[in-house]
Amino acid sequence: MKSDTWLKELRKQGYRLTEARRAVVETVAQSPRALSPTDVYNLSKEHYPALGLVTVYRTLEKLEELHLVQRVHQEEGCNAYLSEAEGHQHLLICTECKKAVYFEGDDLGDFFGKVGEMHNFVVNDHWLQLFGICEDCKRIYD
Amino acid sequence: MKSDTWLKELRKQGYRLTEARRAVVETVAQSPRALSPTDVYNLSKEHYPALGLVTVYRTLEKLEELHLVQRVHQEEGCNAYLSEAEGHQHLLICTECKKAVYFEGDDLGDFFGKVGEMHNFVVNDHWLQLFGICEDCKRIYD
DNA sequence: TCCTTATTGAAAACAATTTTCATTTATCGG
DNA sequence: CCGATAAATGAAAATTGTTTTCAATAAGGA
Ligand SMILES: [Mn+2]
Ligand SMILES: [Mn+2]
Ligand SMILES: [Zn+2]
Ligand SMILES: [Zn+2]
Repeated sequence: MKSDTWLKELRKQGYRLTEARRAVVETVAQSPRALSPTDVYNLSKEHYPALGLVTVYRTLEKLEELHLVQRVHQEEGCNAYLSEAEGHQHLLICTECKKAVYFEGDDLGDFFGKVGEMHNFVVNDHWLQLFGICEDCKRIYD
Repeated sequence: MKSDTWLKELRKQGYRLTEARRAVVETVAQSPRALSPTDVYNLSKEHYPALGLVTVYRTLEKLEELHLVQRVHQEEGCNAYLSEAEGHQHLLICTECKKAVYFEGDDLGDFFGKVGEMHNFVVNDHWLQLFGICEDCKRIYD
């Protein structure tokens, strides 16, 4: 289970395992879409009603530092967190249900380097996201 | 001058031309980098000290509606506005001085379509930004 | 020049996030 | 198993960024 790996990693970093953290980790680790702090709060409260929103912020911050989650930027907002993929990947997001899927695409590196050269830049990072409609939503909204 | 074009466009939409608007438009139109509302406020005040921050927000909102500026997302924040390019373009941003340059790259559309297919998504938009170091900053920081 | 009404800036309201702090509790050493 | 200790918690306050409200101002058509 992904949440167990995350908890183990938190422990390895010297952090303590609390009920609050377990609840937050559980929620984020198994979510198919990026969640805002408030989303995480509301969902996690079902497992641990005493949870405070502050703790959600603090836990997300740590998970991000450990590269277990990443922030996702969308039109609707830029403070949603998603389980991070292994290695360098890019996102494909359904604009209806917000489901997020990772894909690789590193054939692009060369092209990006050339674009940089043309403008006398040294390119050392890139940011790529695709938006569309997923299979399930296609079925529903057609 | 780009700011004159923008003012003309505002006028065409029935908006009035005020000193406050002129100052904001001037600032944003000639900036080589994306500016936050506060940036715009501080820079514009030099030309029009009576300016209020509210007016900056309101003017940026209108410029965005008219597609004269676009919001730019970066690690440091997602509320910076930049003069928009003609047609569909992508951004190359210097992480040192924040200078932004547009480039075309629509050879990518096919690839993005294929990625979508592989995941049973219909892809209808994408978001691509490159980050690097521009010529000037390279010179300074090396 | 006058009239109408869009636009303005100050102040208040609101929302999201961070800080502060007294209390609780996870972990460690015995 | 205890405690002891320091990390972690949640409530409340503070801070920050943005929007709304509103009375005063001024742009632009007549
Ligand atoms: Mn890549
Ligand atoms: Mn494109
Ligand atoms: Zn963003
Ligand atoms: Zn969907």
